[in-house]
Amino acid sequence: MRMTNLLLPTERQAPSDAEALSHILGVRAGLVRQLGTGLWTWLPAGWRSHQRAVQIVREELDAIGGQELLMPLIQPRELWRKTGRADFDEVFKLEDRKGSELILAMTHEESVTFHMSQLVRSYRDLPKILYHFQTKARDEPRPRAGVLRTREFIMKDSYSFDRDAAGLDESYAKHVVAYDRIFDRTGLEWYRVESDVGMMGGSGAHEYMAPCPAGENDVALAPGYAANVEVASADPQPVPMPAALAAPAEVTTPGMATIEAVAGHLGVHRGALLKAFPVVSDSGKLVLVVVRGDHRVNETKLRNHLGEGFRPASTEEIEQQIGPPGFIGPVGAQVPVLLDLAVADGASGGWVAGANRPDTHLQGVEPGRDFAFERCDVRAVEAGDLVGGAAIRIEPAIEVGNIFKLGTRYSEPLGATFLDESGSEQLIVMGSYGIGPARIVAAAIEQTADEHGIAWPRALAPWQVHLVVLGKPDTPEREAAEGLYAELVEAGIETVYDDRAGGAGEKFADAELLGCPLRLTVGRRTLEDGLVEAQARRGSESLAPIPLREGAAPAVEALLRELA
RNA sequence: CGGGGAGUGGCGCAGUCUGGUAGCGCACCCGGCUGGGGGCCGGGCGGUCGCAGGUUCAAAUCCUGUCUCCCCGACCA
Repeated sequence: MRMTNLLLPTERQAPSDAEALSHILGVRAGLVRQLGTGLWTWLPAGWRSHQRAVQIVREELDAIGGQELLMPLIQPRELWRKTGRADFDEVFKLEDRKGSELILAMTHEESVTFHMSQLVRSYRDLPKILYHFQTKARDEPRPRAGVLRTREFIMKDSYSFDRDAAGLDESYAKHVVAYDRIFDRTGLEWYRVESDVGMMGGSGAHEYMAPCPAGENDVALAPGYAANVEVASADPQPVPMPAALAAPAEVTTPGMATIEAVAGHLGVHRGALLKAFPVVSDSGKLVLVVVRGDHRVNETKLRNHLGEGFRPASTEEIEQQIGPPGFIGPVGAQVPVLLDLAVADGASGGWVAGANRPDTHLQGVEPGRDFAFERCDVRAVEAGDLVGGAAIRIEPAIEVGNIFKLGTRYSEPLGATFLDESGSEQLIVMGSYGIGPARIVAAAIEQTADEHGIAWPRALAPWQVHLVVLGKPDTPEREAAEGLYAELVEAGIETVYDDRAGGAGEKFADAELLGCPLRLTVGRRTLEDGLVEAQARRGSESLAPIPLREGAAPAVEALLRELA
């Protein structure tokens, strides 16, 4: 591709409102442009990278027997009523000229299940894996960070259809294989992490996470362990228990309504206290959640344990049903107590907890002896907690893919059934599996960029070679560059050719901003010796120059292989 | 939805407080020089100052309303 023909609007300055690196560089390198909040156009260079991600995904899904199809973006709203998702805030609703109610699909479980409910009759029709690349429309509450979270984006979603849970396990395992290969091939740093199955009842889920600063999720990582912090579990760091406060007694703590104040007053570690967090579940039950004073409640884990949503109790509810806010605790509380796993029984020294009376705490508190409780893991893990003896670290990451065992969540309301060998009707067991190519591209930018710009992994680069010519028209440099460009194109090497009239600095800066793996420079300096300079985008050392005389394409191909 | 910020040529910004002919850098166009890291000289094009209404002799500037965009949080199959 000649740059004189290419729409590649590079910018020296970052857009003033951009924050995330992928946003800044995506715009500066001329990959994407914004049309509105969460609405982005992919310009030619960016679209090439996007398509490269798409093609990798396609090849690996085909390899596990997936079949590509295409379902509509616009769908009848009635279909979504059957699954209870028609009224979701995220769903764009619209009407046609006749007033028929339609929606823009935010995903395609409904439509694919609808079809399969008609097309699958027998166990002989199963299993199947279907997938497509299609625009998803979501009325996001807050789009952000360029193409990272948008209101309209292309997603690869695949769906598996099996006769039973064992079949689903197999389809799921196939997707694990395909996804692992996909993300290996992209060249990203990635982790497959355990993830929340949510309230929709799924029996298993993983997310594929690409660590980078702009990530919206946090992952807990340790050797051999990776989990979304929403579900991560780890052994807590030990806390020094105050032996001096082992004897049960009341302590006066006037006005000390915070963990910090009480711990400071008593001269103990915050972790020696019990933090009481009263919540009211959606069904109206008041529960006192108790974690170590230096720990925080993990809302996802708590919600999953409760089996329903919840909200923090109001001040009134706390005062009326437990005690004065700031001084509440499990001892003597007239509500169920949910005690976090990290609070060990009979810890030497005993715990400090609110006494449910003003300006008063209790020391020497021992779970079981002093209060009844239900034990569960509800705390948020923290960096330094141990998994298998190793300390975890917590990193922000982009979710680039997920895999989810749906079960019969959709086949049941949509009546997707089949007849088994005995002629009895069974529900199809489903899985759903997503990948966001745009996020793969954004993650690659985030993970590889340096102070000069993007440094694509080869698999995602819009072009493999960035050919720069230095020299005015009608010079030997131009002539040599034209010849080389023609040869590279002929050899099938994807090349962007900077044939513009600009100066060297400008061209080199743009090449580094765009980030193609290999830069070739035709200039007077080496052309006199019949050579073309080669420079890898990553690393600063110049590569051996390439002789032009005998044809350069094989040498360029060899260089590219080395860069891989 | 709550909090904060911003809308002035393609991009980045000044001007707004204190009303008086809309500016700067980059980019772009023309001519020339230069020709290996965003170079130099000269000459140009380009803006209903987000939109609507109001105040005023006069509004980018003051008032009211409204739209859009960004950031943080809530939210995120």
